[in-house]
Amino acid sequence: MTKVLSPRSAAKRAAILDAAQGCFCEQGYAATSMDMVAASAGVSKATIYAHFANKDDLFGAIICRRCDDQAEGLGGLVLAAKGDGGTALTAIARVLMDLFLAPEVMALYRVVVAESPRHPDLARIYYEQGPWRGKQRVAEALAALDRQGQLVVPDPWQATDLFVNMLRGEVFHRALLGLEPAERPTAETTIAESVRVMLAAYGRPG
Amino acid sequence: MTKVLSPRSAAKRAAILDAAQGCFCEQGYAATSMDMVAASAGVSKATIYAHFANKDDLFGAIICRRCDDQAEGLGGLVLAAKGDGGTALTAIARVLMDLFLAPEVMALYRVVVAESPRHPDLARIYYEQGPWRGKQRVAEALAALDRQGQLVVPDPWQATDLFVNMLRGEVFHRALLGLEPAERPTAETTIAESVRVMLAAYGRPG
DNA sequence: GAAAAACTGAACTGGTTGGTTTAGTTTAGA
DNA sequence: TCTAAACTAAACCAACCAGTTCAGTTTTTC
Repeated sequence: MTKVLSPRSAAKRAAILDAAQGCFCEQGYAATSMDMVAASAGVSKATIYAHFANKDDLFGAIICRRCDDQAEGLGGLVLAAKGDGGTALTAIARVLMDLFLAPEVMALYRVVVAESPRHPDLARIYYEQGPWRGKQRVAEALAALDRQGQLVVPDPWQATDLFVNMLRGEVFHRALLGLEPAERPTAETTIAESVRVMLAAYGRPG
Repeated sequence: MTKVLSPRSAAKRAAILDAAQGCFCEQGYAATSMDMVAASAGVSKATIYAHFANKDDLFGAIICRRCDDQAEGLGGLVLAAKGDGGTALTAIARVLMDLFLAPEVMALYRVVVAESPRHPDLARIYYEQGPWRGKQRVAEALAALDRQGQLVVPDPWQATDLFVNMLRGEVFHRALLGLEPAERPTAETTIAESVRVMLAAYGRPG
């Protein structure tokens, strides 16, 4: 699949991707010029066009790379799901919350959302390889907790949807829009109350 | 406050705002040119600059207008909160879900999210006058249901945060990225399960 | 150490950008 | 009907855009 590149070529390519991701996230897709990317990467513009067909292609490469990275980091989710229901849910919630609030993840998310009308194929790849895959891991964890008798989750996919999005509340939303965090709720209170609600709805009766 | 405008002037101004909102939502902020807005509004470019100082100012005016509109439409929220807990929550959920999935609301949301790093003041206005005010209405409704003994909600603000965001799950997310809706969950199953979870966590004991 | 591949910097297209200005036309209000 | 405000179309500006080309340099590979 992946073409074999000479060391120099690979390094340049990575530098271009890093620089482009930074520019796109800071300035937005349309407002980023290829000259800016070239300058930021310390590379000539001709080199960029030797590696990528055009601006769109470069954008796509950034998203694909991010998805590959993310796939690895998500392994911790299933591992976190140990112990009784409350302990497991809290551990999962912490991993997810850290992911959601990571500045680089959020910055790329902003760009993908913004460009999704013009780049529907990239939006699809991003969603399927990123959020959707992450949610599947969570659903697997909930299903496992159900099998272990820690929780009662007849529809893990639906429960996952609610759980994950409870965590993307006020705290996430303010960060997404760049507002300073509110006093309440905090990430911690959101995690605690989300877990409490989940236990009330999906906990073992009694 | 609002300057008195001659009929023609007011009509032109509205046409410009309509056209600009359409262009910004379709093309994105940076990719929209003032010439496009002028052509789309059927107005000369000079007229745009007679009404708005520059592109940023025009963007700000669009957001302010949207916030004013939204403030009225949100009145239905408190009205919906009647009957027993489940009935009231379901009614609120439906109003919110319709709002979240409205294409024009989502399109503007995409642009505001995308531009928030470059327009932090507009992002703040949008959030405070839009989502935040909406959530306050929901919180008032939950507090009222608590007072009526229909629910037990010691912290209505926190409960609102979870409830509102449970509704912005898979269905909302896919629509935001322009993907076709999944078979499951649907808007209806999301509403039903969100209400069920809310009742489990905040319902009257017994 | 020579051939091949990768990179550079700069110039160059053809087009667009936000914003201004001009000279002339349409409309509103008294 | 007459004046003042609002509008138009078009030209204009300096800057910037994606993408290409090219002669010359550096690095890799065998």
